[in-house]
Amino acid sequence: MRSTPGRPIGPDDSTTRSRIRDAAIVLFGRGGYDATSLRAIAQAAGVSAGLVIHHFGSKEQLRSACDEHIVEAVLGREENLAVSDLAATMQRWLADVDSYRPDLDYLSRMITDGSGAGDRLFDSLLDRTEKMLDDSESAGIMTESSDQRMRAVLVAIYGLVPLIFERHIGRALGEPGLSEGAVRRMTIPTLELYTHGLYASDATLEAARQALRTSAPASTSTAQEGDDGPRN
Amino acid sequence: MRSTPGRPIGPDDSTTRSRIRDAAIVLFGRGGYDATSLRAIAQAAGVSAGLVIHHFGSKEQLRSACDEHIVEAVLGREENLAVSDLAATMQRWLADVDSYRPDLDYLSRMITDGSGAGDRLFDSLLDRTEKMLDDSESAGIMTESSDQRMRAVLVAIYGLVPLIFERHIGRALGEPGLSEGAVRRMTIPTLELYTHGLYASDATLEAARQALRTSAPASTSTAQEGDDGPRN
DNA sequence: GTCTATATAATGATAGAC
DNA sequence: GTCTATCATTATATAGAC
Repeated sequence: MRSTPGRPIGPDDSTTRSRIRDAAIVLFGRGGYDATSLRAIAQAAGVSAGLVIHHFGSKEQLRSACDEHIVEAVLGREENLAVSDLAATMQRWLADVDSYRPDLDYLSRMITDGSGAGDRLFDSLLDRTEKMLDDSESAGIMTESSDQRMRAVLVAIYGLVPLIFERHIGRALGEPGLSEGAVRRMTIPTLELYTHGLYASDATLEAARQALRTSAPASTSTAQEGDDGPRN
Repeated sequence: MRSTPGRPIGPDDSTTRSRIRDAAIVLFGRGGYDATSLRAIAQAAGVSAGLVIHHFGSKEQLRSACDEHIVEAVLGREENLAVSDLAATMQRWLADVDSYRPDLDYLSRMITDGSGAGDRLFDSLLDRTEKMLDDSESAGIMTESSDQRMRAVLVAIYGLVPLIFERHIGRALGEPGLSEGAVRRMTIPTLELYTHGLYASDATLEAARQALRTSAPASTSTAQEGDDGPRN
């Protein structure tokens, strides 16, 4: 399956170029960008270091190609935007951690790493989360929040927790990394929290509301006395 | 304030050694371990590159010293273990993001970066979270969960969210990084979620329970059909 | 397209003067 | 304790043969 000259290399893979890129995704995902050398990538792809540069121009451009490829895999291409479902893709990946490990690892790094590609991805996730919450509220499935935007941010992030904290979740459950069983085991406790919360009464919430009202009377931006959040 | 020879260098700082270590914490926190050179650290500390090695032996040992120092700052030393409060420390740091930025950045990387020090820290946080939840349940302040361990894992992680997702939270609120105001703004929505949850009824939770019961009848570890978690 | 050989720069670490 | 000078290694990237 050779690529025709002039025709842009598409998602029909198994070209040498895509083999290099896939090897890079594996190694970048495992060790991070800085800790991974071009030579290691070349070796993993079964080619010379020079060829990597020949195909991508530089290590940084290779990274961009990896970013793009992963973003495309998660968000889908522009054409099928309506069909694609970010959250569904991530659930599918998490449901089969073993086969998608390279993508999950790379994705995890992309989100935490401060790159533009990670930002785009998070913004897209947040956008969809916000819409989903709006719809659910309109339909009466979910309650309203005093700060819908902030709630959307929290829910979007909580959805990323299995991805970002894979290591610690697995460790806490006595497994290496995150297994399918561990992902499943998260379902009920997460839904319990989303359904009944944690607190038996409104006391804590009301106390916090009171504290914030008195410490920051009018303005919403500035503040001084900090008694934040629930004690974990 | 010179250090007496033979006496181990304690928390009484401003020695050259501690100046180097603090510079390393700033730079490692900003750019990560791999992307930060010994020379850059030396320059930031106002010393030569050779002196850094003279004091710490190697870059990796310098990192260990930074890890230890941060762990001590967050957990406290062994002696005052009873007094220290991890969560309280983090709240204090987050309440004054600007002055604690280096520590917060370093801490954030430590948690996500798979190091042993990060593991120790997370385990300690999880341990305290679990105890706190137990106490709260006993006192009737919090409800019980069907999986107390998993719930502790979730609550511990959710408490780390402001730290790890600082960048995205700030961006979502239209600020660069995380401001004091943003941290405060998270309080009420978080408590709302912890008090009333998200869902207006038990329908979603019950449906998930049903689905899990039928797909994995007896065993709790193995499973095949994956319909995980709430759609985000 | 793919390789080998090489240029060039930067890194972590050492040696020894002061 | 602190510096300068230097080594050995590795990195990315280039050049040119096939």
